[in-house]
Amino acid sequence: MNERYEPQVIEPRWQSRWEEAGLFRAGRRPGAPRKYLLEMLPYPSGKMHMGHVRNYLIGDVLARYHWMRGFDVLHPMGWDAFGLPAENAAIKDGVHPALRTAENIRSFKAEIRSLGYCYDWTREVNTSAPEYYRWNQWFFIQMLERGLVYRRFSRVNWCTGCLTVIANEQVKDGRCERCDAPVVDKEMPEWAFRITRDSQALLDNLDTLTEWPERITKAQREWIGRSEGAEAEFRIEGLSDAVRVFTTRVDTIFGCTYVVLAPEHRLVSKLVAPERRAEVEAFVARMTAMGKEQRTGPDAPKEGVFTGAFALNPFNGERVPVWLANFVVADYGTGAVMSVPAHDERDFEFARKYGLPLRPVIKPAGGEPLAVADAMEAAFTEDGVVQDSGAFSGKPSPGARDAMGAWLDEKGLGRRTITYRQRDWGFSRQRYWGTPIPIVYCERCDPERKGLPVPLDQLPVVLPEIDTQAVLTGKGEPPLAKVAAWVNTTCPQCKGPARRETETMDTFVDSCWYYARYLSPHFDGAPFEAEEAKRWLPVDVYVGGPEHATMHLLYFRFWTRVMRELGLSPVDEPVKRLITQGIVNGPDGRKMSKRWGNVVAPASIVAKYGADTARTYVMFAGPPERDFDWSDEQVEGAFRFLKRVWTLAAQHHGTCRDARFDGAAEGKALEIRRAAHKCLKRVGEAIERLSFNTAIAGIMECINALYALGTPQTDAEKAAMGEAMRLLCVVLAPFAPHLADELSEAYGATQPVVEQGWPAFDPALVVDDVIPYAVQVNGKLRAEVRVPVDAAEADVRAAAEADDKVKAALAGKAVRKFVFVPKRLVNFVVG
RNA sequence: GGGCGAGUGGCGGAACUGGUAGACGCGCCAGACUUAGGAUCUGGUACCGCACGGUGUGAGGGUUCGAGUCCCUCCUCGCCCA
Repeated sequence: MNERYEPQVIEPRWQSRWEEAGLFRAGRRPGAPRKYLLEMLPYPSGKMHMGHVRNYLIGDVLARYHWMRGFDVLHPMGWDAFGLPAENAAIKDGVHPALRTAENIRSFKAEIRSLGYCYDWTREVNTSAPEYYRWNQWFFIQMLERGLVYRRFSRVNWCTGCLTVIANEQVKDGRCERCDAPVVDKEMPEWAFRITRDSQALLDNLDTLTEWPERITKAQREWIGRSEGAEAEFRIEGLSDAVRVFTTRVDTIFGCTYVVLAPEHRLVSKLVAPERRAEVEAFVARMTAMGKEQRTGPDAPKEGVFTGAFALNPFNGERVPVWLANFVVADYGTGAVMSVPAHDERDFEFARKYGLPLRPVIKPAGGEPLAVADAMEAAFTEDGVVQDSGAFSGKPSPGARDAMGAWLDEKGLGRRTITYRQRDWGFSRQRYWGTPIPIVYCERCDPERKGLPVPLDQLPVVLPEIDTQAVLTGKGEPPLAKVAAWVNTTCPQCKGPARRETETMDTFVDSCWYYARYLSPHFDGAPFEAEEAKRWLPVDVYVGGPEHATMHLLYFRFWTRVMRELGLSPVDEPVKRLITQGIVNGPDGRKMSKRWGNVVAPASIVAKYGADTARTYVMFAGPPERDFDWSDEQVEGAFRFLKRVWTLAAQHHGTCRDARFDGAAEGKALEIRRAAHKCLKRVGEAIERLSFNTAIAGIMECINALYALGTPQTDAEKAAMGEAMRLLCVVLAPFAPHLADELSEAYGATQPVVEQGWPAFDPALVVDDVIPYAVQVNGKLRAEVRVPVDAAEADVRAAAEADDKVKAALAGKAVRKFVFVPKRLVNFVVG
């Protein structure tokens, strides 16, 4: 055996050997229990960063471990290949996104390989391939037929310079990031998924996701934002129309002193008083010109304007003024609110600013009555007892809400409602590098421009070849609109001339169901085969960043429900257990970024120390969900550890490789066996708990113990050492798989470690026969006594009392109580 | 502003259901082997103290024979949402 540890030599060799043997191909153990381990698929940027390394490592360690445990494991990888970065790069330098993406995938994949991940590459998926995105189109049409896709008008950020829609994050202070022209709100038609149909189900099902981090389920709960409230009709004085307001606090309605509408509310132009019209129109124009971030953001001052109109409170007929304000938005609730400044902070602020009156109608339960309106310094927003509210006075808030809601129902002036903060998912994008939406517009068959679905047998609608520089300019209409030969098509109904939809789908569509495509990546009869879904779903463990808490992970859950409705999948939740990994920061504690010059490239670590060191360090650095700062010294430490393993194996190779001994181990041989079996137990348990850092610590302890035990002399010692080395290969395999296989082979294995299985530890070897007991007097540590494992309480007590220090501490005092914790400690309580 | 998470040696972190706080690693100190080492091995390393001993898990209080762990009040930092 080579004296030196040379990862650069052994790693590539094992990578090809694993691949040639097809060791990690899912489905090759048909009768075995299955495990589906998945990591969020990456956008293939050119180079991997440490976040990727860590993400995939968590899944990889689990995959290798489960292969060793005898499972049939599915551990796939693919590419979230559509999306903005490649298209933006193309706008800059004219390289076609498909070309750039293909290049990126090649180099990214090579890097993944060099880290020794055990993926089943026969199932690789690329979302930008027509064979994949045709199923996005297929789903779209299925969902269209079921009313889960629709077209709506919605406000978007419109750049007045580029004449195109831009994303929220491209808006900087109301201006376009790219051309610095002002960004305005614009009403545009867009396609949306009716995810809100399932808001309640998505909420209810969170209770079943017991193996998800609570912070994620909580974030989803808040994102869905269910609130129970009521709608009440305020008639407009002098008109036949009524404004419907939404409120969660109908119990405060007698305190309503004005009503506020969103500037876009449909009744605005109808109800505005002639003498106020000019001012109101100016206000509305100013609000619509502002981006929504800017208008409703946290720093936006409350602004409003009086319309000159009055509304009538349905409960008491009181006449209250109607205002418009920036903070009321048209697409939440009813786009109109009743204002109760005495009991709502925002209303309070607004009322003080514009000199509107306050009227307290809630008394703190059991507390002091509220100060008179003019003296209030802040709104009282909690529940209490309703007062000055006609027949409802004296009721506590919750009861009042029920009674008032019922009253509205009965009189036909409103109703109790449940609203959700969650909106439908607008998914059309004015982009080229995405899935074409399979719709055509025919003036003859579809005069209302609702859109006609492309027949299923004409799918996929493939992205056209383009002259990159002419089409991807970042300006003007959607890129696909510029490709006349593609846009102009024939109507599926009348065969006359028609035009294609030129928008493409949000890339979140791609990541909604890729996990199921891995089951049948080459199947062309459906997105995937139902039989395979029965075998493999749900995903057992899904690993990814917590930043996807509310978008991807909600869309993904919604889509899973739809797939079940379509009869494709048996599950209504995609993932049993979710792990959200922490961030790898730079050595300076700041986020790794070019700007700070603190980026550590995985490739450089692999080149210098090898993949096994990179893997061991990243897993040793801390628990998976926690952030950590990169440390070059700790990397050295991991490398030193692997070298120690190598050196130990090399030292004993000649003497212990073939040593066999049948008798019972004792003395040093027993110590060697104990160290190895304890390690085996500890590492297995730690991996099950996802405590990878302590698993590695356990292996380090074992190595230290074996060094300390010195050179084996007797046959028994040599045999024990040989066994220990073979067990070390087992526990090392998930973390440092190349090293593990190399050493395992050197110690006589004829097959790779994954095929050897994970042996059971010997229970007799993991318990010591003498145990140290801590001896406390009144809870303070006074001594430690060593007694046999099976010693009874009385024996331990006797041993403790025999200790000099304990004697001194007990001298002259009466023992009132004696606490005995088996195998741990005893405590004398003295008076 | 709201929500969530976290505060343990010089540093990263251990401590499973309340039971010897600081495993393991880094760094540092000392020694060994060496022409030499920033290689390797061995030992030490929470704090105060020569020692006996005492003090210690962000601060303060509580429950308990016993609290890093459970309860209450407060402080600081991080992330997410607004």
